[in-house]
This record gives sequence, C-alpha cells and structure tokens, in this order.
Amino acid sequence: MTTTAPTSSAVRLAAETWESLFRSQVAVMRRLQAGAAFKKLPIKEYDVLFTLSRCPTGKLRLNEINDHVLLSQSSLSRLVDRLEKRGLVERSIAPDDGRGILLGLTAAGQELQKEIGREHIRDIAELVAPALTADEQRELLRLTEKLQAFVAHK
Amino acid sequence: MTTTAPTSSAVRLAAETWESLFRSQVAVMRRLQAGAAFKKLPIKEYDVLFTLSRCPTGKLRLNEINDHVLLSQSSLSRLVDRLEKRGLVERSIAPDDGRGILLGLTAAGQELQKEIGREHIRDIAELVAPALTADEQRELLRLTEKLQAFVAHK
DNA sequence: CCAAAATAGATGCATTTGCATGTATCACTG
DNA sequence: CAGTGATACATGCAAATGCATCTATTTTGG
Repeated sequence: MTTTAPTSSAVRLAAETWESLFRSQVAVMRRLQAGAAFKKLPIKEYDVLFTLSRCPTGKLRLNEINDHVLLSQSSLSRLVDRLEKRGLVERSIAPDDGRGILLGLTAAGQELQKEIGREHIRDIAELVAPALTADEQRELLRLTEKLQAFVAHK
Repeated sequence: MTTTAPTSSAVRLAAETWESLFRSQVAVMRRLQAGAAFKKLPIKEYDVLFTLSRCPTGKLRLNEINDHVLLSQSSLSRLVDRLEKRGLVERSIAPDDGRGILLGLTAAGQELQKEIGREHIRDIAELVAPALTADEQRELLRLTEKLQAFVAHK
C-alpha cells in the first residue's frame, strides 16, 4: 500500500457525496419537469433554447452543446431537428469548420424560451429558496462550480 | 408588492444555484456512464440494483423506487422486466397491498451489483476527491441532503 | 356498508434515444 | 504536398421511454 492510495473512507465520502448530489438533483428535477412550464416544450428541448439564450454570441456548435447534456450526439442532432421544425432554432454552417453546425435561436425561439423561463425560474425558487439560506445557496453554487470545473478539465 | 414576495435577486440566486448543481451533475454523470463499469449493465439498471442493495429490508415497492428516479412509472416497469429477464431481480406480490409489487435482488443481482459497484465507486472517487476537500465534500453532502429532504416533503 | 375516487403496476402505441455507420472536413505527420 | 487518422454531424435501425389506458385493489366519505 502506497501513501498516495485513496483510503476506503475517502472513497466512501466521495461516493456518498456524489450519491447525495445526484439524488437531490433527481428530486428537484422530478418536480421541475412535471410543472406547468413544460407543457409547451419538453425540458430537454428547453435546455437547448436556454443554453443558446445564455451564450455571449447567441450561437453555439452542436458539439459544444453536446458536452453539457446527457444525450448522445445523434439524439441531440435529432432534438435539434425537432426544434428547427418548430421554427425555434436555425442551423448554419460554421464559418471556420466545414464539418460544423452553428445553432442559433430564432425570434420565436427566444420568445418561447423567455415565456417558459419565467415560470420555470419561479418553480426553481419555490424549491430551492425555502430549503437553503442564501449563504447555503452561495456555498452550494461555489462547490458545484468547483466540481464541474475540475471534471470539465480532467 | 408584499414583504413576503421573493425578490428578483433571491430568485436569481436560487436559479443559479440549481443551474450549477444540475450542470455539475451532468459533467460527472457523463464521465461515470461512459466508464468501463457500465459495459455490462446500463447505469439506470445498475441504479435499481444499487437502491435494492442499500435498503434495509432488501425489498422495495416499485412506486418507492419510482419516487427516486427520473423515469416514468411505465418505463421503470419495463426496466424491471429487463432485469428480471436477466435473472437479476425477482418480483413478488406485496403482502399488504394486492396491487403492489415487491422487488428484490437475486443472488446474481447482488453479485453483479457488487462487481460493478467496486469499479463505479472508484470512478466516483477519482472525480470527486481531487476536486473537493473532505470538508467541502461533507458540506456538499449536507447541503444536498438538506435540499433533498425539503423537496421530498414538500 | 357501499359506491365513488384514488392508487399500483402492466401494456399498446407513438416518440425519443443510443449504437453503429456513413460522408465530408480538418489536423497531423513524414 | 499527400496520406492517414481524427473529428463533426446526419442517418439507419433497434431499444428505451413516455402518454394514455386498462384491470384490480385500496381508500375515502356519506
């Protein structure tokens, strides 16, 4: 046994931490996706609209979106088909990569994202704000950002 | 505007906290499900085995499992079909509710859960332990448990 | 007690998803 | 520069999922 091997209690703590994070995510997500906000658009499709609405350039490569969702590459492609068919997004060729697709919101897409987002954000606050103090929320935000940053660069 | 209305900055903090929690979950989950541990069994199916292995009685009602996963009732029923077909779980009639099904692990199910779990837990530790200190992990555990407990009882 | 409403889980059918594969483009190397 | 390997995204096809519905059982309220 070397001094750098993880101890079983360290492994157990990591596992329990992950389990708790995952289960809390499930608990909140079950509530959110069942809400009235997602009658018009499934939450996974909304997520793409939201991600596009939040990015500085307003456009993203499909593979960039794909790095942040739990869908296979092909499923994301098909999800984008559905959004495009509804006139909510538009595909264009990426200017610096002939293989690539840039995705942007249409005006209708922006409008729908805002409409759903208003209700969605209220649902989130209804769940999170009474559960945790503002300081606790900030700490949770910091810890999960730290975790995500590590995993993203690993 | 009443004094009990949530302020927009309180709503925003809750939303950002949720977003960060959700994205970190996605980042970790993408890694875990892509790991060698889940070549033998998809992670959603493993999750049911794991949940059964962790419960005090060794058996759970389908609707109890369903309260903690992101699958519809029918999809869980079908997932359990698949596990049963592989001889990993067995269904029995709940003794106190003629509508109900109790689910339990078979010996093969226990064995496979342990086998996959050994590798899975190592993968988790590889992601979480270098990202967060032990104190941070404990704090994250506490906060997510608090959140989950609130949402579960709301 | 009885009827109505609610609940539990299985199933039909349509939709979504994932694996494998294909085509085109890009990056790298000699 | 040319060939090879890697990457980006679409598509075929099979599997998984979700909505709606069904049957049986339990719970509720008068």
